[in-house]
Amino acid sequence: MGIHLILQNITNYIQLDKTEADFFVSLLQLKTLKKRAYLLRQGDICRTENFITKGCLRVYSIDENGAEHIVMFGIENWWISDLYSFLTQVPADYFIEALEDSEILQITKENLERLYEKVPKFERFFRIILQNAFIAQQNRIREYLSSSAEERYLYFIERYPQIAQRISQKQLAAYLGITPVFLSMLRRKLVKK
Amino acid sequence: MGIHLILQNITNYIQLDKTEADFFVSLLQLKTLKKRAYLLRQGDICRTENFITKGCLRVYSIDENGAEHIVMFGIENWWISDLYSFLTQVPADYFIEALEDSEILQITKENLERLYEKVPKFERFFRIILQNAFIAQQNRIREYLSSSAEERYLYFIERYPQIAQRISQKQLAAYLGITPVFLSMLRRKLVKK
DNA sequence: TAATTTTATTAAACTAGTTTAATTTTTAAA
DNA sequence: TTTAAAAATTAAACTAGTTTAATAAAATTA
Repeated sequence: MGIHLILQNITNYIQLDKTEADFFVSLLQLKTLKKRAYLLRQGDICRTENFITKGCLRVYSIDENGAEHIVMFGIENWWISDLYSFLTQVPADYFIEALEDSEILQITKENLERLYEKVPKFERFFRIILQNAFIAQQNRIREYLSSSAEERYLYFIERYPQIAQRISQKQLAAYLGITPVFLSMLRRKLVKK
Repeated sequence: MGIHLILQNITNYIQLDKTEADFFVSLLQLKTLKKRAYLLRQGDICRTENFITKGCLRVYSIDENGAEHIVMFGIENWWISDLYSFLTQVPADYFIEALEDSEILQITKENLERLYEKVPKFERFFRIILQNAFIAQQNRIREYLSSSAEERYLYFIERYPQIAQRISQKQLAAYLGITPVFLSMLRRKLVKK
């Protein structure tokens, strides 16, 4: 099930023959996470790149005042990690926590290097993953510079309806950069219209 | 002068022998820009990666209301481009404009591919450039989620004093995501203290 | 050097978003 | 199945940041 999903995800970008696909699959490890379990903690080194086959997770940091700020959510068919920590093997800035019981397929940095050597076109695949992460961030910065909280909320539920339905308003507020109280007010105002 | 600067920038990350350095330099083109000239416009395809040897530039977009939002500044010794447009050769989302008379060294996408073939370690160098751009963006998102305009202003002038001195307050406000009026008020308040 | 345009300052009225606190609803645990 | 804990709602007082407009200062251009 999960294997099928990850292969389909990859073949959106690169073509694999049976041998290549089998070799790739042999490098993967399945991990299950209970709700509230951590895949990564701030200060740990992010040793794997992770593909979600089931569940929902969040990537967040905690600031000096103890407030949580969510930089991304991930659901089925998404890749999730602290990309910078993974690429450079420095301690992570972020926590990654399961918001539901989840299942992920993991590939370690070492196995990824072996994969690049044997099947170089995977370099292309992971470069595309990095580029997509980059552009998603760039769009988010632009959104912050140009949109109100209401506009950002409406954009999020339009763009990611399947995530919006699964997460609590508290989590969504921490993603949007507003208080849960204000999000509740926004929603009431929008419903009234 | 400029050649020396770019080689020094690169050898911070990878070692080059004379032949490799010479080949790299042979692929570069010098471009001079008068103040207010554009290196790139929204909708153009970003065909070069650009290293600044003199001057100061800004990368910005214009939203539906006509407001300008600056995503980065660049000065001597920095690389500047619309990285996503360059990598994928799709139309750019951003304008890149000289804020002072400037000089840049350019390498086209085609020449970069030739360089990767002849001197593969440059792949490493440009991957690091992409990673650094990625983390800078990530930090900026976190800053937005967790800091007030005053904190962001103080952080900017501490982190980039050499840029803060060269740009107008109007430009800095468009970077911080506040109005020039409010930036002026902040500064007065801070001076009084 | 004067004239024009752009940038910065100040003030006052306004709006978006926060804080605190009390109450209700939902979820999780025993 | 009840109890406890966490999340969501509401209201009121507050604060950070915007808007508009007038004036001053600085930078460009003729």
